[in-house]
Amino acid sequence: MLDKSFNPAETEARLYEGWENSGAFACDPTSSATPFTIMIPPPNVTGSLHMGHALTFTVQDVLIRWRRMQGRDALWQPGTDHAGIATQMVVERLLAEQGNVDRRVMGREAFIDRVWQWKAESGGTITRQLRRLGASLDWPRERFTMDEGLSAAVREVFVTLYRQGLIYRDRRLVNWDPKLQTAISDLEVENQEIKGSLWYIRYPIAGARDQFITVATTRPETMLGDTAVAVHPAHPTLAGLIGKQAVLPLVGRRIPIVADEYADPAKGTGAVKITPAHDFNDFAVGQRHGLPMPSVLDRQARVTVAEIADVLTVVDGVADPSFVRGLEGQDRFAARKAVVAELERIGVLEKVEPHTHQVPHGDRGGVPIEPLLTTQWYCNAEVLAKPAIEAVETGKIQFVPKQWENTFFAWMRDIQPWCISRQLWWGHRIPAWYGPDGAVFVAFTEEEAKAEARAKYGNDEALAQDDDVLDTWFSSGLWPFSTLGWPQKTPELARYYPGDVLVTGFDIIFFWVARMMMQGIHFMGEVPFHTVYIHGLVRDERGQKMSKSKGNVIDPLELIDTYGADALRFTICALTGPGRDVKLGASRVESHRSFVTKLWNAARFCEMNGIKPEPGFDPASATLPLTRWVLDAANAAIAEATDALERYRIDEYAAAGYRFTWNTFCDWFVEFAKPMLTSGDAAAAAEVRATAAYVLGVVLRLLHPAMPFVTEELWDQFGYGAPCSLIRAPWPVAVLVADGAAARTELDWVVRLIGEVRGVRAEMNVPPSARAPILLRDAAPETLARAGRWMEAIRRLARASEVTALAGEMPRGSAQAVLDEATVVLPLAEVIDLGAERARLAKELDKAAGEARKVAQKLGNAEFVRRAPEEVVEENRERLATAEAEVARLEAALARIE
RNA sequence: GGGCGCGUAGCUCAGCGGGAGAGCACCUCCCUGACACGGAGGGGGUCACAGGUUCAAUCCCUGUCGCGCCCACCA
Repeated sequence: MLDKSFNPAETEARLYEGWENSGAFACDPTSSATPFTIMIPPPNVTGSLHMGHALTFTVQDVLIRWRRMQGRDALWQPGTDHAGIATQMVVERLLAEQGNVDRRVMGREAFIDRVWQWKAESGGTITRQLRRLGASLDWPRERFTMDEGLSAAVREVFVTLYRQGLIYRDRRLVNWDPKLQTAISDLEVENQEIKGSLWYIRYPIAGARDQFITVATTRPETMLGDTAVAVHPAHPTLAGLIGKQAVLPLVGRRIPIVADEYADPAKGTGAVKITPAHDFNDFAVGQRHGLPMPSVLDRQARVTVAEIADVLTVVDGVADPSFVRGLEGQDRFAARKAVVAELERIGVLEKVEPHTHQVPHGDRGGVPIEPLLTTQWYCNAEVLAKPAIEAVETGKIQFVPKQWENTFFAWMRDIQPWCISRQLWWGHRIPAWYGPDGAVFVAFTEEEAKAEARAKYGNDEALAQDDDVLDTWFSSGLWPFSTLGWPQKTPELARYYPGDVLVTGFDIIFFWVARMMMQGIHFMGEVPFHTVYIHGLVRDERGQKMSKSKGNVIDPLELIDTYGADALRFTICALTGPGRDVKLGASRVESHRSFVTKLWNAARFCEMNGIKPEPGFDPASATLPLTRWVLDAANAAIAEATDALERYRIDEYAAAGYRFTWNTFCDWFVEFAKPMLTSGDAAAAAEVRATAAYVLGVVLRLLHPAMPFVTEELWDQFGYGAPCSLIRAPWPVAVLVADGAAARTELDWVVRLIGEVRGVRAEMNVPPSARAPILLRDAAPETLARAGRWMEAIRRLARASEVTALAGEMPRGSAQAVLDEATVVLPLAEVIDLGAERARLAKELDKAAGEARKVAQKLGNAEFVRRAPEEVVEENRERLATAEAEVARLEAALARIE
């Protein structure tokens, strides 16, 4: 016996365990079935399930469950990402809270041990939570990006790319995060709009009393490192100064005024100060003009004067070395204040203007980035990007929705060298060793590096391994093949690479998707997946981005606790439109829980009426219009749902399942079935029961990918299969239905008749308790026959006492409605208000006449008839005929009143 | 500055060349033998605005306005 209501909390845990323990999630490398592979975007080990996860993993689980039911050998590869910076920050914060010493005091090895320890204790949170969602991941295959095997893949890739010249060291400006004290890649920089100031500073011209050139800057503190002023060669007033020298205030250095087209005459003052070591553009100018590039900020963005110490000069009223030396060790923002005050004091500050501009910030540390001149490891992304671009151009990889291809192309075609080294401890340590003379030995192991060094030096020299680790995305880019055992040639690698579809949000197209494509193609010779499905972001109900500071974060686990995982999943499915964000709140989940309940209650109805699966039942043997009709409608729903899933329209899939279950199966089929189940016709009742059981089975299978728990529970309790077998039950396919069209016509008529009668009664305020006969005027014999066949159902659903042909004149005080060739007459003399009935009919007539007029006008247009396709013209002729007939019958009905 | 997306019923959205749709909310009626997390009925929209293409435009094109996002050299 089914419980009165569905209990998600109890059911979900039990069923999930049942699936997992029975190996229902496992792929089978020995199977002859076609594989279907989805690689999970590995969540951070530090993570806990948030709404974005709920969205992406629900979509993936729907796809994987659907394909699994279709008989594909489904692999949904689980795992987590070591998430270098994020994890290191979490553990550092934890250590600080526990009163431990700083990691630098603790030492590298001890710190890394602590991170591993932390991972062992807390790293399983996200995978436990994924189980709550119902995600059918192949857990025994779970991988971690710092596993031995995946680390071997990282070394293999690094060494190979190095030997191919695609990884190299370079000294240039990088985005430096002064808070985390590491280099970061361009992608980890986020611009934020900052309300700052623009300071105009006069740089005196050397040897020319009272002459100066004014530069404008948002960062006065970096002027300590200025080594030139640039002016556009064609600048109308300033070009004459080119070739002269300016005296750098405060420092006293003589710096050249150079001609460079980078200086835009329209911006600032037209003259721009050049600080090569602290600005990307200035660096380029510096290179073009062979300028010195002194760094005046250190790795914590504090002033350091070491590199300008020897140029500090006293210039009366303009430069004072002791002031500059006094800045040593000051934070850049404190130094800014001090510099501005000093400039003002010595009288070279021309003016200050408020200035709003975009300032790059580190996405993790949250502080402004400092361009810093350092040596880092780079990957030549340009070379790797070419085949990836080509793969998308030729359609080997397709983005869904397609518009994301533009975004992808725009970035890939202008890709910059990828800085892959990070000054962190948690991550894959770079497999490079340095000899005493600074020579680099890149090798798979230290032993190999030593061997190379021995060959070079002729004796054993002490080697020091590079201190840096690799960008986390370097290893996650290998995910589609490293998780399958590469660089070993495993059967899994041969079978499950390339994957089928990658599901993710647009925010990591560059970070991850593009890198997987580049590295996958380079090392596997084949694209890592054929489809990239990009979904939106989860926002709150009002469309606001969820954030802790706004306090509008919704916890998916709380929603699961309150409404059940199925309700949450179905809500997500229903709301996931292509290229659209998902606006989600508790009320939406609550309203979708009703659907779970509805399904449960429909099943209870079946159970109470002795409906249970009949394995021998052949749908093609159905003889009744009702059973044929519902089987035919199920066919259509299966086709719709399957087609929607093939197009990645999860919302349309959900809607198709919802409509069929609620509006067809519950609203009409069950209602029509009720009288038949208790009528004397045992054969008919048996056929209805068998069909109902069959269709309920279709519904459960159709909805299973979206609502795995409630469907599995019903499947099991009804005995459609062994416990926990729905997950691998075959996806429904259309069955042969004899004369489906005839059944459709018949049921369609009954539904419309009931609808007309209900509508008239409601509008006329006929009390539901009042039962009146339904009289059919001018009805064709076939119509009357139908009415007879469906008498019981019509009586129940339209609250009628009987349905018969109208013999003779219409009873006085009847309400009327037009249905095809017939007029439906409802004799309700006692309750009806004739004035109201007249008004109601007049309104109906107005509508029909309006329609007729509109279509007639269209058909009256000779151009339309001549140029529109024949079938469109024909369709309109039919519409006109129907509308005119309805007008005639409504006019007649109106005339009969009194 | 460049690019992308979106403006359709009170809300969230679907439809994207030939009859304006769904869910929720709202109003009325109903505890009818699965379900009040239910049933029945109903109101509600110059499909942002202005031009253009077409026999026909919510749908295609151009422009305007509004909202959101991404990218870009911090003068």
